[in-house]
This record gives sequence, structure tokens and C-alpha cells, in this order.
Amino acid sequence: MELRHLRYYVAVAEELSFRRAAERVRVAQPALSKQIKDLEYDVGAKLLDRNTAGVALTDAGAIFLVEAREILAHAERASAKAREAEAGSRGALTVANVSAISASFMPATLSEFHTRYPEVDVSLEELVLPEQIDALEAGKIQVGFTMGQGTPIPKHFEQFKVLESEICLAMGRDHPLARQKRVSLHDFESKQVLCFDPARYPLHRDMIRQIFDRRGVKCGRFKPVSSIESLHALIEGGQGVSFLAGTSDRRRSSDGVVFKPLRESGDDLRFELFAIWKRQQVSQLALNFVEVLRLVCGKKKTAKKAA
Amino acid sequence: MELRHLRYYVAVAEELSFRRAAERVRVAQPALSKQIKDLEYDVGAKLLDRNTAGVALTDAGAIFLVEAREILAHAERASAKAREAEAGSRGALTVANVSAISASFMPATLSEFHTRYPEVDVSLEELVLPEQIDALEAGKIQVGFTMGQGTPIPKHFEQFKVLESEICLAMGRDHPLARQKRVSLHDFESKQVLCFDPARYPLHRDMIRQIFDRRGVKCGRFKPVSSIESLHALIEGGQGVSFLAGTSDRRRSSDGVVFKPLRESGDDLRFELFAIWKRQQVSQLALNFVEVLRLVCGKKKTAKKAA
DNA sequence: CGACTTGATAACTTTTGAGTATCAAGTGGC
DNA sequence: GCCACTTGATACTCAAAAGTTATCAAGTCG
Repeated sequence: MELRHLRYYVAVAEELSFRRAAERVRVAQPALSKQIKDLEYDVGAKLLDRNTAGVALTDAGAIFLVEAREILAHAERASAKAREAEAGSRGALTVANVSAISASFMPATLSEFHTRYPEVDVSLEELVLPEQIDALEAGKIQVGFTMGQGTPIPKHFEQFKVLESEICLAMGRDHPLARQKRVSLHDFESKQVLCFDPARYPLHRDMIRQIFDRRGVKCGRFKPVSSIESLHALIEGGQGVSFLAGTSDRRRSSDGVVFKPLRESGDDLRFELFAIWKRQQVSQLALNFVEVLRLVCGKKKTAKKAA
Repeated sequence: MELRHLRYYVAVAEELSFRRAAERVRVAQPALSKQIKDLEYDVGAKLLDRNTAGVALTDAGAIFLVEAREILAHAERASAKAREAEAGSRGALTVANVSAISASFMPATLSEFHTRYPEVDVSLEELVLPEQIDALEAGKIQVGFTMGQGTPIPKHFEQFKVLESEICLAMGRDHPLARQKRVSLHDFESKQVLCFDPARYPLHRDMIRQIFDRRGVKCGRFKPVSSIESLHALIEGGQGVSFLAGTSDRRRSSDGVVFKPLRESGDDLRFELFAIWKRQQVSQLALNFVEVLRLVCGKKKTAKKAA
């Protein structure tokens, strides 16, 4: 059986006439007769009753007609789906997520992506930054995120700067220095600093230590915190301060936590987050996702200016 | 696109090798290559990545593989269904039902039929006997029922005797004559007789009137009853008597109503019910149904003998 | 580095789908 | 009741395309 047989059969069954059906499928009538005959032989059932007056469906023919229509529609759909998949508007995509950082852009990006590509099933994989290169290489994720100063990015990755901000000192609203526009690192010499659990995510602590070290200021004790939520709660409650990217977390704690830029300057106080993805052999899905990321991050900036 | 393309594609996608796939579908490798190429052109998407080392599915190819398998399976299923329909084990069948008469065999028949042909959807159409010929002619029903003495059956119908019994006098258990083995028509001369509503179903009254007339016994007043249930209730309650086929209703009122054969005899006291169906152009479904009817009615008799 | 994969290409053959002409068998108007 | 006209089926021919063999370029692997 071939789809041709089904196309012909549907035509005959709908026209109830070989002659008209032949016209419809642009074939001579004898060719149609033969193909239908072949079909009936192949199926193993008589599908049509041919009176000289015309054609009538048998019980088997009526049932087969329904099926034939479905199969033809299914074939159409299959092609369409494949084209959609190629265009990156259908399929499954896994993106790394670093909840501590991505809160400011990921929800908006996912939302916009879903609007544009409703047939794409996006999964998030919670990974800390260093794990992502491996996951990308292994194909476990298609888009990852990395910091500008972090691990060097292999050459066969492309990247796009998702967000950029100053590293600020995050303190509670009621902190003695919360009134100042900028704060000095010296104000926090030997003071306790909150940081993410170094066992799971050492970069935060290392970064803070480096900021102090490079400026010859003595760094105080670190108090590890297990999550971004705990960190904010502690800061808000006046239980400590920490160093965080200025923009990235602002939206989720507009009230209790304030971000103060440092008087000191330097390259290591700039925080940059890059989306990264394989240059070669990457699905259109990933490229589309990055495109939306680009759009959302661009839009956000202009929106901010407007506000 | 043809099913051949899908068969070939599934083979290649599963083997991940043109050579092995070609072997599997019994075709030379270059033929396969060309067909797959044609398929990709037709679908409008690249389905396979050909490295010289082997073959890998693209995103589009992975999605198309799922669809292709489904379509092929669907085509198989379509053929099977058509064959089933031809064999009468799939489809829809409408059978006339005369609830007043069919209670003794229809439930058992439907049950047995469903066991044998679970994919057949049987509908019952409640029709009085004379309406059935028209319904059969019009194709509204495929199997009907008629009485032996009733309307003459057109030649192009086949028939099968479903049940046969004496027309008895049905009376309440406490009726004065309920002790006798047989009763005489004369005992009911000019007595009131219950009958089905003549407006909807005149045959019953006509039949009773004829029984009296032919034997020169004066027939009493008729009291119309709307349903078989009411009829039984009235008889059981001693509110009257009626004439009914002996076997047909026995099972549904084994307690309160007794059936007494008449001392008088005659052809018009035999009740015969025939299943009827079109001789030509009838679906196998109907034939299968009659076959089961035959079986059930036969079995019932033997079961009765055994009991 | 060469033997051995891989899939693609070219030239040729065979199959088969499709075309033309014609036929037998009913239908319907007169 | 008959003839014109319809229906789908058949016979034969042709051309498209599916399939075959032989060969190639480009990789992998011992």
C-alpha cells in the first residue's frame, strides 16, 4: 500500500465515481481503476461496490475511508512538524538555570519564548556555572551561562552578554551606611560577610576574597548561606552584608535590601553574565532561544531607561 | 511522499546506516540513498546528518521518525479494520426490537454477539412489526422481526424462525380456572379481554378477535393497555385476561401470570416469530447477527430440554 | 599510511504507473 | 421496447521512476 492508493481511494469514495475522481486526481480513469483494484487486493477486502450506474462504499470501504483520510492528514502533519523542528519552532530544549542569577531575565525570556514558539518544550537544568561547559559538551543542555571572569570559554562556543552590572555591597535597609550613596571597602574590613555555600558554589566566596585582597583590605570571616532566599532574608534582617551584582537581584528584593556601589573601582567589580552555546552542530532551537534572550535583555534596558 | 519513503526512512533511522537499512528493506544502497533524498526534498527538511562515519538524526529527523512509525502502524491498522469490517466483526448494526416479544431472546443474543464481535456497535430500534419492512428497505435497520401470520414478507427477504409457541390464555395465578391444564374459549365468551393499545399496535387486538370469530364464540369488550408491563401487572392483579404467546413472555413473569393452552386448536393459535433480513446487499454484520440469533435460539431449546 | 569503512554518483535495467482505445453492461428518455 | 449515453473494466503501449551494478570521494582505524 502506498499513500497514492489512499489519495485515489479517498477521491473515488468522495466522488462516488471513478470518472469524476480520475478528473480530480488528474489521472486517466483506467489508471484509477487499476490502482483501486490493487489497493483492494493489498488490503484484502472489497472496498467499493461497482454497479454500472456508479459506485457505493461497502461496510469495509466506509471504515477504510475514515482511516485513509486520517493517514493522509497524518502524513501532512508529519511533514509540517519536521519543517517546524528544522525551523526551531518545535522540539525540546534544555537550558541551564542559575536561579541565584537568572531571576531577573529568565522568567521574561521563557514567557516570550513560549509566546513565539508554543510547540517547544523548554526544560531548565539547575546547574552551577562550572558544570555547564560539560553539560553543553555532552548535549545535556543546549544553552548555558558563564561569568566574564570565570572559567575560560572554549573556542567552539559562541557567547552573548546577557547582563552586566557593578558588584555592589548588599545591606539591609536599616544598616548604618544605608544612607550613603557609595560605600568604601574599608568600612567592612574584617567584618563578617555572607556568601553562598562554598562546598557547592565556591566562586562567590573566591570573588569576594579577591576583591578585598586586591585592594589590600583585610577580609573578615565568611558565613555560608545555602540559598539566595536565605541570603536576602539575612541581609534584610540586618544579620550581615554581602557582595552581589547590582542589577541581577534588585527586582526580587526591592524593599528590604539596598545595593551600594563601592567607592573603589576596578575590573573585578564588574559583573558580566554570558549565555554560551556550541558554535557547531547546534539546533535551531538553541539559536532561537538566544535570539529571544537577546531581545528580552535589550528590551529590559530600554524599558528601564523609560521608567 | 509515499509509504515506501517512510518504510525506508524508519529503516535508516533505526539502523543509523544506509547499508544496513538497505539490507533490511531488501534494496540496493544507492536506491535507498535516492529515496531518502527524495523524501527530504518532499518534506522540506533535512532529516539525517550523513557523516562518512555513519548517520545521525537531526532534530527534524527525530520528530519525523516518530510520525513515520505512527503512520505506518496506522496504515496497517486501516487494512486490518477493513478486513474486520468485511468479515462482519467491525462496524455498526441496527436491529429492530419489539420489547413485548423479544425479551426472551434479545438480551442473550446481544450478550453472545458482543462476546463474539466486541468491535461491533449494535443499536436497537424500537419498532412495531409492520414498520420493519420499510425500515429494512430503507436501510435504517439490518435485521427485523415479523410474525408468521402477519404481513406477507417480500421475496427478497430471507427469514429464520426465532421462536414458535402456542397462543395461550394468560391469567392471574388466582384466577378460578388457573387450576385447569387447558381452558376453553367458551369460558371467556363476552368477557373483557386486555390487549395492546390498538392505535399503536392493532395486530394484537385483531388476532384475538379472529380467534373468537373463527370459532363462533362471541368476543367481549377490549380493554387497551399501553405496555407489556402494564398488561402483566393487570393480569397478575386479576384485572383481566389476555392472549399471549406461551414461551415468549414466560420468563419475565414466572410467578404471577400463568399461561393456559386452549382446548380448541387451529393454525391461528400457533405463534411464530421470524427474523428477516434482505437477501441481497446485506452486510456480513447482519448475517453474523442472525447466526448468533440462530445459535442462541437453538441453545435455549436444548438448555430447556436439559433443565 | 594503506586497508576498509562510510554514503554519494553515474549509467543502465526493470518495474509499474499512466495514457489511449475499446468494450460490456446498465440507465433513462422517447 | 429500443437506442443514445452513461458507467467501470480490459488490452495494449509508453514513459517515469524505482532499482541495480559499478565506481568514487571521504572519512576511520589498526
